[in-house]
Amino acid sequence: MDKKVNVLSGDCAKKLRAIDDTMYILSGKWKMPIIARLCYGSMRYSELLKSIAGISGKMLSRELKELETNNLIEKEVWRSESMSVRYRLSEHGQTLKILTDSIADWGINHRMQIMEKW
Amino acid sequence: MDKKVNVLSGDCAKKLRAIDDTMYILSGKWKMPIIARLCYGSMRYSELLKSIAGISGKMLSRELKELETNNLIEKEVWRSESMSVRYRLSEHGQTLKILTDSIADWGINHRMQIMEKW
DNA sequence: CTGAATCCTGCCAGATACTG
DNA sequence: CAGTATCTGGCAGGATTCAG
Repeated sequence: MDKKVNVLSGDCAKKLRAIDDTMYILSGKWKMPIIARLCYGSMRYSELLKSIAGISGKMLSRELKELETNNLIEKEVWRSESMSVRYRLSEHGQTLKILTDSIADWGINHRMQIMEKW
Repeated sequence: MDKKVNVLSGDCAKKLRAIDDTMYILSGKWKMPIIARLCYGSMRYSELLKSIAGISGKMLSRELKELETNNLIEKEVWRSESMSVRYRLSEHGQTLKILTDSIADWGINHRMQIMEKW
């Protein structure tokens, strides 16, 4: 009667899909570094460019655009004599703070584990 | 006296580094899908291969090797008439369960947010 | 300053064949 | 079954230039 339970059925499949969803949104080399910084407040394009070591202008604008498309960040344009654009987490994007905290916590814990070995 | 506080100094830098650490370990297209499955128990190479849509044998073994190098998973080899290898989360790798839960939760929540728009 | 467009390159990863 | 080796095309992403 009871068919052997597949370890990957039921709730599990839902979780796997959810993880795929998240990773799809956050995939790419620079999404997390960008988001992590915006967790602390809005930043200008040039500030992000300076802050994120190694990123190119092309990649920064590409990734920002994707994040904006997914409603995770918002941009605000100021036109004075020289243009200024600020990026910030959207209301929905604020939910990423919890996630980045989890990720950061794991990183800190992992680093401690590594240290103990030496 | 009080220098203007840089939004990206202090604890913040620590968090940014921690996120970089985590993402470095978990970077790559297939790390999370693999880990997510191993959260539910050990699996054979061929089971993972079937379970993860789109992954090639080369990538699977490569990513498994990296995860093993980072002490997140362990492999167990059985030699009967035909070889069998099972992969499981290591003790330290178990800490990834919490992280994957956070990631899955965010994915579920995000999907709901998207739905509401329509 | 904030990008978009173009060109160019390395390496990522798929396909295939082979091994223990 | 559980991988490795080799070969190859495509594309991610860097550098540079142009535009608003």
